[in-house]
Amino acid sequence: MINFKEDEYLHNLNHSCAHMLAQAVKHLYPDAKFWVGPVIEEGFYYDMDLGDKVITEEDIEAISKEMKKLAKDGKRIVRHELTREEALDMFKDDPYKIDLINNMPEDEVITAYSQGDFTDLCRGGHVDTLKECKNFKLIKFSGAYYKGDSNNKMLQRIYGVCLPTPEELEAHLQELEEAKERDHRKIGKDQNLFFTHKLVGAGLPLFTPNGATIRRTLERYIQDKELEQGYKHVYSPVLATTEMYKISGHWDHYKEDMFPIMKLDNEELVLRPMNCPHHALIYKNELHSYRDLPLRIGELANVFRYEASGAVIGLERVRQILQNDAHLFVRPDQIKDEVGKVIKLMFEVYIDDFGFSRDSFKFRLSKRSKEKGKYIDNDEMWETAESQLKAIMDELELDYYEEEGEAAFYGPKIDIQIKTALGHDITIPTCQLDFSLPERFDLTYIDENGEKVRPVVIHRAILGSSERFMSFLLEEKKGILPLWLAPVQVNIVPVNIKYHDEYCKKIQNILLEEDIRVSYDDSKEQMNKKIRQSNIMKNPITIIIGDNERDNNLISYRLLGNDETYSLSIDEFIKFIKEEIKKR
RNA sequence: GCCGAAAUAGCUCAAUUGGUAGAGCAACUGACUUGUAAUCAGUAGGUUACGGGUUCAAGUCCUGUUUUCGGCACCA
Repeated sequence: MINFKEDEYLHNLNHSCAHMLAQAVKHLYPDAKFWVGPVIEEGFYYDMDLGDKVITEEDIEAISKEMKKLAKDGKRIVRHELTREEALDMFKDDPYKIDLINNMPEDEVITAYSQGDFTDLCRGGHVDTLKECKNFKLIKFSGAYYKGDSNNKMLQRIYGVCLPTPEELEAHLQELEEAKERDHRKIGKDQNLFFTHKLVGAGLPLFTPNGATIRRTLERYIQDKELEQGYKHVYSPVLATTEMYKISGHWDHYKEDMFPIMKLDNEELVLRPMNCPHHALIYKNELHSYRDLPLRIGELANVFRYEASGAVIGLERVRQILQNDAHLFVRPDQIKDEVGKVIKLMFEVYIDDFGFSRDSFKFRLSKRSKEKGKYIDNDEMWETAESQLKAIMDELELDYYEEEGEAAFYGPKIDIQIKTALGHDITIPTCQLDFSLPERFDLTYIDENGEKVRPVVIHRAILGSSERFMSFLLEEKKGILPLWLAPVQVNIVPVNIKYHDEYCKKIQNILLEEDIRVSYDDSKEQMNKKIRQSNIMKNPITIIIGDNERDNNLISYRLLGNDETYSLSIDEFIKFIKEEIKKR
């Protein structure tokens, strides 16, 4: 997928196209006021205030038409340098631009760009004439809060893309269409993996046997992986008292996003939104020596978050989440080593075992912002923690970017960001440093000198959550799962059910006994149709059984996406498939 | 939560300006028995998301709710 921000020409082209959009809007709605129109990875957008007017599909067509006219006319784009006074005067009717100007640093050279009858305050980066902007498409439109703050007025936002040639535009739009084909919600429906039901509620997907098989395989896999790494798994309740979350600090920060309180006789319970306090109490249940650490407490744990109705989407954002969670209780001198191990495990899982490409995800150092009250107030802690994570990532030579305002309230994080089919940037694995939880729950261990000392907690998730990981997996694999994850690994198709039914059943039973996930298509359809169906359902292996196989005790099979047919004895086939499953 | 859009058979979609809800696939029944991506015929399937209203008449217009979709905001 093209990143419009990375290429200088594409950037300028899209930026100019954004101006052209604003110009067209100004022609059609003379009272329009403009906020900003930046280039983004997906193209460009422009935020504007049209008073009470709300953009419709028809408006988009009209604006598009006007833009075509402007592009055909092809005015030159001219740069002007302005003094602050000139700028304030030029945009005196546009409060949003005045706001921008007033917020510019004293020494900034203020510039504006004109094309025909339209001038926009702008830092620059443009093509020469509007003629170059003719291959554009307005993609979507919606409301967007002024300055990204939900307390502010909602402006109208229009998104678009612009490419140098009609062919490139066509190809890009085609690519966007294809992305919809690998949307995990579509794959989930096509392959019957999960669904939601109104009677259950929003954000609460149900997993059908096929989807559940994938999920179970993932969950077993990650637990086994963690056991190899010395994790200890626990079970803890999905309920806890509000008291516990008041102690942990989550109550202050997140009570609005928790399901409401259940009042009992003398307790107030809530569904847990995270597992940290439960695990802290498990740690606290016994005394620890410095020799016991690190202690890695893991759990496949359901947590419940009252996600905003507009945020809920497929398996990507749900209200009951099965986290692949663990809390590592470590000595301060073990932080580096343990975080390193988490990163290593993450690579092992994502690259080696799942075969995702290295550029399907990005490392992000998530730091706090200056926003007051959002983060625990302890500058020294933050500085130590952020610099430690940074040092670790540098030492591991990870390619990462830093972002303010993405930390947890209790500490900074290393987040692994992926892009969904629809272009959402979401976190899957995460590794977080926490000096606060041990403090709040008064966690200690006994050091070499017999003194009580505070451990540090590392929160980490490798798969993130089963739901979100599955959405990533399905999209990244385009619905074609590797053998070890496929819900049906082998599907048996008889040439003629009348003559081959018995042998097919025999094969089915043999494979079942070998713990291979096998299905047998004994419907009354024709062979060709069954093969087609098997391919549509993305079964990795389709076995075809006819006279030849039955009479010679053979298995003939086809691999998904490959027309060739191979024949093996039953034993050879079992050996082959078991090896393939083991390979991951 | 906010701005917008949508909801018709299990799935994908039709249904002129308001005038008897249809098709393909899937399901079921029967026939056919085929060697590598859709055999033929038939049957059944709907309180048009749910509630209220306008109208002689509502899938279609108005309204409330729910869910879904596209963004925004949020994301421990």
